Amino acid sequence: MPELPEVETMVRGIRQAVAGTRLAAVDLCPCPRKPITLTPGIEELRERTVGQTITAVERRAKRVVLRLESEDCYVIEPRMTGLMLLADPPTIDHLRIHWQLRDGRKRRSLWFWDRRGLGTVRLYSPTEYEAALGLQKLGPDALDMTPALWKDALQRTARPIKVALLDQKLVAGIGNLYASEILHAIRLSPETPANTLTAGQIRKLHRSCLAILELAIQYEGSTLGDGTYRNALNKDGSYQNEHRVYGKAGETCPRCQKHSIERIVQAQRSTFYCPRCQK
DNA sequence: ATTAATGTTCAGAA
DNA sequence: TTTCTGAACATTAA
Repeated sequence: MPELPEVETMVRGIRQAVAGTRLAAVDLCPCPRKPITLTPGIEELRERTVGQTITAVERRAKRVVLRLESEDCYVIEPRMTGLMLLADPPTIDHLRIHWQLRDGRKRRSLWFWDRRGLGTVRLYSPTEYEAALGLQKLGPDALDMTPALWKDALQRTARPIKVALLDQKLVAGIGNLYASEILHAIRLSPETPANTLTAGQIRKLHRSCLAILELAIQYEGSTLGDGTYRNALNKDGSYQNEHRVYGKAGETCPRCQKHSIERIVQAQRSTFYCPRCQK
């Protein structure tokens, strides 16, 4: 479940090896399953990108962007189980795309691996990219938020704060796991209508969101029990060891040591919280 | 052996 | 306009 910290870890993990190299080939992996979403098709993808130098590796919300000298860019969206890898896939079967890179005489491989196959790989021209971004209407990146931006975003909906945090049009990058962790950290009920937060609560949200996401990046993301998420070298992240509530239904709240963590469903997604601490 | 649950995004409906 | 629902998919736990 790559969220902002996991995607940022992917980008940092491949940047050094990938930026400045030339794309020597791009291939679909021999995969028995229905192929992932790839636009345009592999032929056009080759024509437009093989021979190009990759000028930059960036994160946009929960997507990885590879910029090319032609100003076309690959936008890779891992969704549920996608990974960008430099080596050693968790399984051979779920490799999807192979980019062969050339750096002088050195050769490297970059892979997109995706167990469930919900991820997408797209190539955009600058105009197509702008159009796609306009369509998505992404909110500001979670790491770029300020108390004023939070106020603007949260004023726009009466939905529960937990649901609002997942709305990428309000703020981009937060997913199901970090939303629960952030709300527990500021002792705020996930059911609180977003547009009723006080200035003090907004300031806490702002500070905690930054602190948690930045710490999770330092820990290279969260690798859950299913072991799906890995960094670019196929190593586990370690922020899962710092989780206070996510996936911990029935366990004692680490803050109050009294009430147990509860799991509720909001907008068809699990929310974990402590009813005693979070009001 | 079915069935539910997992989390992200988008299309389409309410 | 805003909010909600289902589908895309693979794998595992119940």
